[in-house]
Amino acid sequence: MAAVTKRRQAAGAAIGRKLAPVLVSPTEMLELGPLNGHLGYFLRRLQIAVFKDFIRTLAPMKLRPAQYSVLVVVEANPGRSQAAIGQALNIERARLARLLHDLERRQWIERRASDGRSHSLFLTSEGERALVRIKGLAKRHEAQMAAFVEPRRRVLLIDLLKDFG
Amino acid sequence: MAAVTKRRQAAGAAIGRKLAPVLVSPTEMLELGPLNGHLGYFLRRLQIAVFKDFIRTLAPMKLRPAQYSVLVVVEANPGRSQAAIGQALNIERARLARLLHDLERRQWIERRASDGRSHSLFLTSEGERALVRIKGLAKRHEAQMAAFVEPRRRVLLIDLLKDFG
DNA sequence: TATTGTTATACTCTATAACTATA
DNA sequence: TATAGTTATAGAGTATAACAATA
Repeated sequence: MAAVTKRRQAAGAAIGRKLAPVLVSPTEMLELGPLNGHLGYFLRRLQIAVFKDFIRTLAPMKLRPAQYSVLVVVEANPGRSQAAIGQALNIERARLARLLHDLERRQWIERRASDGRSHSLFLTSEGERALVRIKGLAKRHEAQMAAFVEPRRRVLLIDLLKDFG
Repeated sequence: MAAVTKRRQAAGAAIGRKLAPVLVSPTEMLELGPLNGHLGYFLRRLQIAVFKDFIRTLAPMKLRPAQYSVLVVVEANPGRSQAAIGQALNIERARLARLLHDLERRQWIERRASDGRSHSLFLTSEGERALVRIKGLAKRHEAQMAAFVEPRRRVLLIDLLKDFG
């Protein structure tokens, strides 16, 4: 991403200052047309880039964003049901069931019968240990993102995004 | 989404002003823990909400965001190759091939052999006609998003997002 | 040899429906 | 009847690899 930004700045500068074309992208930039007015287009591109960095940084623990979100929300809300976790994270119960199966297989999460039909979710002690390392990597990822956006802008951006729900 | 925002504001107001709990969500809000510090988490939620609105609004034309982006970029850059379009939109050539197959089947896009190995892409006249209606719907979608975010904030947001590349 | 487009495979995520067992 | 969890299926999107035709 940084490379792209640099390239654009270089290309922009080249127009005014007649820099050598070395810094300009070799493949001509296409017109995006109406896409330039679409919030969703830029949102999507940035989201993909941020998730890619997350996945790359968390690769040592082989953890995807959705799995990470479930782990930290279970830690912050021990004993809640799958339905509650799913609702908080907008994860379909069908998908959450499979996702939890995987986390249970890795012995990071424990399901205790609470209701006969509902399960209470807890981290195992092994899960707690893993999560320490996981949160360290996640923090590194977030630092990479912060270094990338200017800090104040990042806070502003998170603030704007939170408003949407 | 609007409902969520309202609920939050109501919940926030209730703390200070002791409003009736009627406006507070019936299901207790879970802690998000470290998720609150993650740009990617909020980006993802907003992106999903925006795409959902896009898909719903464009449903009369049965057009997904990726298909829309290809149509408008082909219109803005007639005669370019699949490789060029794919690169501009970050769409894998394998995926773009299937996506174009579908648009060709609907007679909206035409591939003319240019090089022997590469194709030049153009809208058909039927594609042009369809795109008029499609852009109308897309504009409606964008207006819905704009009504939803406060206009200045939306411009600021798009501006921030563009910086990422 | 490298590039363009194509087909095929696998995995993630989303969206349903159908099913069980409980409340 | 409604809810909680499960399984299965289908589609979009992403990531590869392998391949043919061409430069």
